Amino acid sequence: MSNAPTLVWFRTDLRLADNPALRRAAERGAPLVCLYILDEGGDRRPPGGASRWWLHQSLAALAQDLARHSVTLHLLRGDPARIVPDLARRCGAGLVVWNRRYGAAERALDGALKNDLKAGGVAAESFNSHLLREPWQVKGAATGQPYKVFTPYWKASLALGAFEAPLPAPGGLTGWAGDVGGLPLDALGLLPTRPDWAGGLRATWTPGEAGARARLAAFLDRDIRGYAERRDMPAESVTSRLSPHLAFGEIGPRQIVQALAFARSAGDTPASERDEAKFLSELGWREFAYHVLFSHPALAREPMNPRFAAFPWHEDAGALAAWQRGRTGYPLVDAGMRELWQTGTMHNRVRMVVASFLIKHLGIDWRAGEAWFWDTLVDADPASNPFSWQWVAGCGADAAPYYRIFNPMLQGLKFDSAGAYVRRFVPELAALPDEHIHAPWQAPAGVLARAGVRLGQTYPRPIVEHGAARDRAMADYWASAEAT
DNA sequence: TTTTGAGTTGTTCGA
DNA sequence: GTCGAACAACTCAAA
Repeated sequence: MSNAPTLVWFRTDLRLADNPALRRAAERGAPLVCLYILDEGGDRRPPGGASRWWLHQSLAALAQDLARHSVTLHLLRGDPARIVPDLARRCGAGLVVWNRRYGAAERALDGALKNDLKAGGVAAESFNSHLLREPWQVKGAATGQPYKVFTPYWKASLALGAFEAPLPAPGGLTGWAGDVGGLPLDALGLLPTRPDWAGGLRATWTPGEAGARARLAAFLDRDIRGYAERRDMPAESVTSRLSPHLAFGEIGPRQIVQALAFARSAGDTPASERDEAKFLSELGWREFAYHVLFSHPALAREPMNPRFAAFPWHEDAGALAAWQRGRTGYPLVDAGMRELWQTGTMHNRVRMVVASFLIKHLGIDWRAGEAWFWDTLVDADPASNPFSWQWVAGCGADAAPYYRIFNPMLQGLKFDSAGAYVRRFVPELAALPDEHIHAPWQAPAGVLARAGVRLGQTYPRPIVEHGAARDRAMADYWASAEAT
């Protein structure tokens, strides 16, 4: 067997366990050249600010984990289409391995690269680390076409049988001794400097494979209790908070499914069967987003429904800025946007509310919101993010037959009835009584005064009136229908 | 091809 | 205040 080194190219799979590419490299036996490339070339979407912060931490963790095996993680920056073949040649690689990505530009690059390498006499192999099923594995029984509705998709995926078991972390790794000319982590410039806005992120998250494992354990041991009932309540901490770990591949969905099954068979999880099925179906939504991305490569740019191609969006920089900063005057919306800014995440229910507000109440193009989330979310995901924005906008894979407009006050009443979430992130309203916490402009003057709230000064008045905004959204919707 | 049943997440109105 | 039906009523997937 050849002792020519194996080049392991890490991308969104920053872990040792359940990593098929790394496993393949380990089994081959030759020394490893492990690398990560900060891709700043071509038409691939660069990571947003919050993702860059996370990436820095995650690379540091991966480098440390590899170092325990005496393997170096080499860091490079530039265009992988040039760097990978170049490096393969310089170190005389006998094999290049990676785990698949599913965005159009990434697929194009990986495909071209594979051809390049093979043309140069270097074998290249790719694997699935990221998904329970490859996007093309699930097809309509009658049509053979990709699905556009979640429920039949998920039923079909489950009907294909048990998901594959995760792979254990490989042992017996050896690093290649030659010089690659990598950069120190700090040289990638991933951390914010002036100002350092990452304090809230540091306080909220533990990036890295070990952090992901700990989060999963805490979720299954404790937080998952009552998941089916309480996952919609933003003040509760029942959600898994695994999404950034999944986005960077610090943990894989197969590991999560297996851990869930183990916890069930050992009887040491507080989850009911309903809780488990509900959580599993959330993983299913992630899968579905990738399934849809694969069949709609322009998901982040073009509405799936052509009816929306010429939608009369409103340009309103002031309203967009108010939304981004959490200054719309609608407490639940503002709480969500501030949670996002402070912590790099936002509760799922609130994501729907703030997205609906931007699109429907302010009439602003969903792509502006998608871009803001891409920049500020630590779990910004090339499939889930555009998929979900299209879902809320009504131009994506949603089976609802009507144009859905969330009422931010009603959503607050239903899912944050005691106002605990609003009070946490909009402290200037904290002293308001529950019955006014979601609509301070409707509170009597005396109540506002006693709570120390001066509308227009300590907290904004609503930037749009709900009823009028709703009417305008409906009018725009019907106008777009006539235009097509 | 045509038909039929069904679809994560809502809101509003009127009894 | 609560409940059920109507609402801007469509599109997908399977038979």
